[in-house]
Amino acid sequence: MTEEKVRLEQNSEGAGYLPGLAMDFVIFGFDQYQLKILLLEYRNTSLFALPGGFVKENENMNDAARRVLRERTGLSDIYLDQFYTFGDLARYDQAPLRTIMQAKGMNPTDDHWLLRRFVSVGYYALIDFSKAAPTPDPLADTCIWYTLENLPALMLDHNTIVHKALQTLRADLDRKLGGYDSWAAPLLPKAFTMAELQKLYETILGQQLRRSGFQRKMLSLDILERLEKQYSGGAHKAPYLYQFK
Amino acid sequence: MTEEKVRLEQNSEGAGYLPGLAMDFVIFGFDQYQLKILLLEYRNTSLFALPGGFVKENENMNDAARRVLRERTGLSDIYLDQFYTFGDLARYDQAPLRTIMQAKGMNPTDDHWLLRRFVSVGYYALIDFSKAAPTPDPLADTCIWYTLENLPALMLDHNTIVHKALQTLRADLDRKLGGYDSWAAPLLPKAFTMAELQKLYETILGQQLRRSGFQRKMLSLDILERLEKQYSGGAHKAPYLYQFK
DNA sequence: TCTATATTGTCTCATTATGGAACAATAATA
DNA sequence: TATTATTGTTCCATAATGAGACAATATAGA
Repeated sequence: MTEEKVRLEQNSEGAGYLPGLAMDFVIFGFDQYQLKILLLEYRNTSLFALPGGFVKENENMNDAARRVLRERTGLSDIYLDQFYTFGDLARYDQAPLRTIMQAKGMNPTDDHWLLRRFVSVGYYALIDFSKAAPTPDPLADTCIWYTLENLPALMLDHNTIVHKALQTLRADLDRKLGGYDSWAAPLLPKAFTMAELQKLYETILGQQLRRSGFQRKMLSLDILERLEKQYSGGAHKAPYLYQFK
Repeated sequence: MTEEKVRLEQNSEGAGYLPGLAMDFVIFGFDQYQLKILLLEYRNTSLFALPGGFVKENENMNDAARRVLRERTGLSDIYLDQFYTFGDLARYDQAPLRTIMQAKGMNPTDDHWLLRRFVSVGYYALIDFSKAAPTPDPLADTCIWYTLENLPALMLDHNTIVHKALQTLRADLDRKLGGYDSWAAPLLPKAFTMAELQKLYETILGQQLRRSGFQRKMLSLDILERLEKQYSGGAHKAPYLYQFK
């Protein structure tokens, strides 16, 4: 048992954290033309969960979210959006977390703070798949990428949380087309082709887009800078590379 | 001091409620061609606040929201949307609530649960101005409508909450045009003219819309039913009345 | 009674956006 | 050197939108 785990078991009152309040993270990355998210896995339990965390007593909640995200991914300056807060009673199920803690050799009392009812604030993040260093938290064994279309059953209401995050991301995609420059930047290499950008949109939206229309719209938004150098590698005309302005 | 207030003072641990978690409500109504929201006023303190509430230990958070809304307005079956959760440390300011409690003749200890740090979940609601029966909570003296453009300074971060609620409502207006039938129903009389509907949109969006285009779009959405009878009262051609399908 | 007035419902036309396809250009491959 | 796949661009038909014109008409006032 690591020192951190000992600290967790002994800190049965959750001292230092706001009680009853958790955060859950849907951390999106883009790799091999697929959307992936980070999941925690608990060995010997066949349980999976979203990365999560708690808010310290002297900490802004949104700062706490950035802190936890840094702990799980090693990354700062991340696109992060708070999308919904989950407060159903059905969330209150001691069984899975008790299983996890027991698999770790811990033996929590019934009123251990981790086993109490939590309301959880959902955040979604867009991060650079290649730069992330996924790191499990003290209770988890691994923190690894899972393809979105192929998720395992998750603890509690975490599948619902993922669903709502994706819904929000899709809606934001439309609205942020106009305003934001570069929400997509962390999901793509620094220089990318129009086809790659289109594939990203198609993957997030879950539907095909028309090539000529996509190119026309993207160029008209005036958020892309066309680079001199060109990609090469395919048996066809070389596409331009772009980066966000 | 009412019985309820006594209960509040004695319940210095907030027994029965989830600790540290509050809800704040931006309750919109439409009257005299103006958007209005409900505010609580605390006599002898010149303090104003959004209606708020807490979640019971055995209650879904969204159910709690509907309960509180019913307590403040007398209404059920209300359009209600959870839009953001506010968790900054700057929210944690004992001064205003202490002032309020003292003005009520209460003398809370420093660690009274109402004086602790709260994270607050923001909801906005759209309700029928004419049917609402605004009712203050046990600590407030009045609960009354204020025109949105003319709000007083509010407690803590409540002005920010109002701002964000309006932002969300405006964004939802566009997206829900397509999907929803009748989010606007509670803000209008059962039968209304196209001009009234347009004025509602203009008031929420804070900008003028073109008359012919508005009519064209609304009719094309196929959400309105044109009634036989016509409005009369103005020195001009009588407009049709509509209701939501 | 008759005219003036304000507002309505609809139509028109120019402009802009979108869907869907065609076309020449071209880097690697065979 | 010809082939192939994919690119950047153009084209045109269709749809959506902006801005205004116009007749219709319920009341007010002459």
